Amino acid sequence: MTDTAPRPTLEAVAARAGVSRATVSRVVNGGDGVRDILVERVRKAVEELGYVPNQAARSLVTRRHDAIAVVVAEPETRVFADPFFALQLRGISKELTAHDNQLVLLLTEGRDDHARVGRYLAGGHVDGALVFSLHLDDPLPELIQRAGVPTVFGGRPGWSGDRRDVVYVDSDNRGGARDAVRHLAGLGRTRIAHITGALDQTSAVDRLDGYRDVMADADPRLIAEADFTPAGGERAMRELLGRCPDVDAVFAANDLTASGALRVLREAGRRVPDDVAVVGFDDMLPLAEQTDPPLTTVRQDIEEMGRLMARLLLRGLDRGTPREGAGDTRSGVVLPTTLVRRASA
Amino acid sequence: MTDTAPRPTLEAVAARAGVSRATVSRVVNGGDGVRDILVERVRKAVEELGYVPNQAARSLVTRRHDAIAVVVAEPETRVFADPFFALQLRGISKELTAHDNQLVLLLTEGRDDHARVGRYLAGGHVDGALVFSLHLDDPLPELIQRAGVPTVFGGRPGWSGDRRDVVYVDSDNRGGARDAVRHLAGLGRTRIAHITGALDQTSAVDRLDGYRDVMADADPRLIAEADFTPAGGERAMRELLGRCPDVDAVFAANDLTASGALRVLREAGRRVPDDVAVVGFDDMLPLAEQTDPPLTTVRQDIEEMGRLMARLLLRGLDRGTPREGAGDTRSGVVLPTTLVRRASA
DNA sequence: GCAGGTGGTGAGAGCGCTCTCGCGCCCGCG
DNA sequence: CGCGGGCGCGAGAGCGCTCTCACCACCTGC
Repeated sequence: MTDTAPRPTLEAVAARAGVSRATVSRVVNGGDGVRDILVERVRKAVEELGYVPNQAARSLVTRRHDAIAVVVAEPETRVFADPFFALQLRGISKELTAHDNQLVLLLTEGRDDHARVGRYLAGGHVDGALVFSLHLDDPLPELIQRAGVPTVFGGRPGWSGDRRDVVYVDSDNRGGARDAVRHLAGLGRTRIAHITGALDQTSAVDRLDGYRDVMADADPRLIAEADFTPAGGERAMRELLGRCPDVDAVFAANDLTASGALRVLREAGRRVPDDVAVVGFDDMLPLAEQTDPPLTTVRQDIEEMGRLMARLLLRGLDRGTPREGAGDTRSGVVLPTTLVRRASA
Repeated sequence: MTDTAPRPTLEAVAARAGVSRATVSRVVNGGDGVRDILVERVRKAVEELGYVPNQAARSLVTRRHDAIAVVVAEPETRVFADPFFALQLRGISKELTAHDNQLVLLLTEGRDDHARVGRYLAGGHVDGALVFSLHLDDPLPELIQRAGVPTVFGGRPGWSGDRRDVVYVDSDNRGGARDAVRHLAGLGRTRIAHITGALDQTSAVDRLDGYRDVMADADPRLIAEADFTPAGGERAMRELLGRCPDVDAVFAANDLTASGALRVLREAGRRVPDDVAVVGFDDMLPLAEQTDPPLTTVRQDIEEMGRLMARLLLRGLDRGTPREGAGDTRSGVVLPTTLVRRASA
């Protein structure tokens, strides 16, 4: 672990190029209004000295940081057990990188961390925040909103209904759910059950709503509540089999849940899809491809969600490519989903 | 997206508390050498004004940033397809948070990004870096080392043999592999095969070495090369069955590979574990629990690896709890693994 | 009772950058 | 040939903080 050598300053570059600090600064920041001869000379000096601007000094005066916080509130390990989070992060990273912004990651667990995150964001260390608010009762979004930091949410926050200034990006959970259920209906299934996700999350609520859109007059006993986990899926599937032995299809709120349901179905001697067809949600790989049978599911473009979140935020900050998809700063952007047919339905 | 209000400065707090800037600064940074009466007065003023120090201004003079870069070089999506990365990140995040450091995430893909990362690190925006170098020929580690930023590597870098100043944290891949193979041997298996990982990664090489430690005089045809993917596992397993039909056990380089192997074995009508016992590596959940049969595998404490990396780096920077596990700044730290017995072996 | 600490405080000089301003130069026009 | 107006550049004032240093009590010891 070596110490970093003393880095050359603007002053040094200026001296070497035989110009003033101001001119070097202009060149470094685009070089408008400087004669080509000088631009060239300064560039050369920068090169030779290996000059890199001191971001701290720059931020001090510009009050920008070219840094965005990504806040992932996840008391449970769920987010970590699937690639969802990582993919979104990657989309975000790509977009931020393309616009020369840094990504400051804040992972929170438990209430204690909320204050810390609030303080950090209020502290003006970053220009904006991307926040994943997964739970309806999560105080974090409110807290962040209050910190006065420009924010884009990943997933519809629970309270967005009453606030038109909330910007978020979400998948079309409801539409995707409708597609899944319609697909099952199209297969001739009539006793289509739904295993819900954790209903304190908007995604679970929206998927349930989608199910209801299609199955308006369905037997309410065909709905079993679970929590997005395989174990929850198993439990719910057992319930379902006990309650409605004639069930011939299941739409599970996500692939993990579906995998649990599949296992119970197999144990119960029900053939999939012959006896019971199963559809999941997420298209979580490799899981969805490797269940037995491979899972028909609803795919969402997670990486694109991340990218879009970043783009929206940057645009709100007057960064990013101007007018690209002009005026698209609607408060909520919903990305389409697609049904991926495999063997389970 | 509201604009942030003008924040109070040290000066403002000083005025309100009736002291000098210097005194406020002292209080904000611990309050040593200031009378309790004044400390109290300053604290009150800070509270009332909602003062938060301007990190940019502070960094400008202290030359510290209390920020650590986490560099994840991953051209392939592999890292994103499993929770490995996320868990490690979480461990890192916990440790950094505990010491009030920020986590700047740099994801790279492809050669172009290397220069960008190098520039960023050399730019002195962060105090140190945690780098995941997964490939033997990755130029990134060298590049980073040259940038003169204190660095801890995740996973043994390929070239660490010749450089004693390289600090890294790794799992005991070799020892874990030995345990796995010994376990299979203990089951009375004699034709134990190994499906390797991508051999341009040290973890794959080390696991292969562990296999060889136990199976010194094994039939070389029992070794099939794969790449950590399920598809690779399938391919290798087919090869193996063709080459050595009498194979009675398989140690796969990771769980993904093992899952592919399991599928091929099932198709081939071999019962697991009766005909062929299978052991994986990683204990990747939920996959490992949900294969058919559930996978016996080698677990590594991934979160702890992350935490340890952060701790080592912070300690190297003279931060972190002093003397905690004194003098433990060895160049390489290897974490133990444990065999998790499930049904497949 | 005075030299020599000692512990608490404030004044002030930067850290490296941006940005406003004004000055000089050269152009075009009258 | 003189004068107004750009345009290109440099001087200098900060941004908000830390940290050294000098200063001013007050306290100890001879």
